[in-house]
Amino acid sequence: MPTVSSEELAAAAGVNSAKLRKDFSYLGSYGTRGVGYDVEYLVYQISRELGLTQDWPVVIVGIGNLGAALANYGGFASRGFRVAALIDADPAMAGKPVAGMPVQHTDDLEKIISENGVSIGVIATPAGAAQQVCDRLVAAGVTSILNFAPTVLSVPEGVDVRKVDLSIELQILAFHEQRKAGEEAAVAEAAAVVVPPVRPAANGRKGPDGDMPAVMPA
Amino acid sequence: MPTVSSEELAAAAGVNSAKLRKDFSYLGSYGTRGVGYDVEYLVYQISRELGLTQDWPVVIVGIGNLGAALANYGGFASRGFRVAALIDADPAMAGKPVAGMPVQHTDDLEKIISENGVSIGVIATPAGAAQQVCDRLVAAGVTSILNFAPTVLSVPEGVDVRKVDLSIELQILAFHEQRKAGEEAAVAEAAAVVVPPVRPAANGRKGPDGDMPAVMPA
DNA sequence: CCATCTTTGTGCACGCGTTCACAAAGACAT
DNA sequence: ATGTCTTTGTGAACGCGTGCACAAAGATGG
Repeated sequence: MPTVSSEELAAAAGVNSAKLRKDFSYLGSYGTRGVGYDVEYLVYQISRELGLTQDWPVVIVGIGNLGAALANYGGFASRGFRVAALIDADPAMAGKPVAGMPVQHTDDLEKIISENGVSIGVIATPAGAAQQVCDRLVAAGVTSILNFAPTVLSVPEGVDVRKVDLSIELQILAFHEQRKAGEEAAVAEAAAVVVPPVRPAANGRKGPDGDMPAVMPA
Repeated sequence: MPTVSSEELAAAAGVNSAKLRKDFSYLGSYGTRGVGYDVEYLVYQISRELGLTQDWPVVIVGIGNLGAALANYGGFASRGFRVAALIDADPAMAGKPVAGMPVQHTDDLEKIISENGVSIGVIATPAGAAQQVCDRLVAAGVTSILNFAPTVLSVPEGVDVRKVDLSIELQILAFHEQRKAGEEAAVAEAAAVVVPPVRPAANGRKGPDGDMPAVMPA
């Protein structure tokens, strides 16, 4: 029986082995002392806990460049997601195949949702249409929404929304890029600009966005 | 002079006002007691600290659906980013306009980077090409990379990489979706499956991914 | 069957971020 | 000027996650 110890896994993942064991303990206790974890069973347990063993039908609304990119994205199928339908408001798009699947018109949104038992919707429309699409998805029974449109969606209680802002990641990179340049320049320029002293920075977070400010202007 | 108090901002952002003041204090101290913060100056200070006042030329490599979507994305310009060039390995793409800008061939990658002083690169290629593109970007002087390809890139010390996995957000939604369904079903099914008891969950994090496990299978 | 060795599961302590609470500071009215 | 009122800036306490360290558990060999 192939097994792994928490020590091996921790080393591979770059985390503390005690934390890893503690996390696993939340899933129940099924490691064997003196041996480790049964790999196959472990994978199954985690997969089940994460919902990877289920089939999640999703709809993608707004088949522009981004919507098409998402439809073609291979990573979904391997994680238990199935693109049930592609929906767009443009009548010219209707019937046109994208990622081997015909685009359907927004008029049929409610029907598509209910017939496929869809509970997760992806919004890749322009900002202006997002809230309206969101409202219709929710009304039709969708309870989780992944929003790529640059708008904050308002939804009723019980509906989860996650917003993906493609520029935020760039923002974070630029922030660090600036600091790289800043440290060299600070000496050379003899502090031409009044820069606040280096922050405490002795926080515990190890991630690359360790000390990004939490608030930024619109 | 238009001003805002930390209390107003905190309420609007949904955070604690003391934390907000403490964060601002790291940028230096420029609020006025009894009045609040000068809005215009505050915006400028934060913008400068985040690098929004600078112009960041970026290149996008891999002009498929996703690359095109990024090139057309409006949010970049308003955050100080300027798409300096679109690069693709397909000779058939060369010269073809995307987002009002001609696609250039990978052969000229190094020249484009150096001539435009690019320090941030976006990789939107298939997984197979990502590492190779990454190596060339780094060799040409890029020190920050935003990776949309489903691969872990290895880079030398001093280069920042951020990976965006479009399916991870879906994963998180599905995880919560499962728990929603689980809580109803748990009663009905009389615990047909051995499910661990509800976690402590009394952690400080308020975000929707409050208690996602940190480790997941490939 | 006992001794030893490995690895899990977890109580406990440490450290860091968050929040509270208040003194200091400035505005504004009298 | 002086007092009052508002809001900042920050020291101190709290709470939570993380990591240490070890007892318990099971495997393995003699």
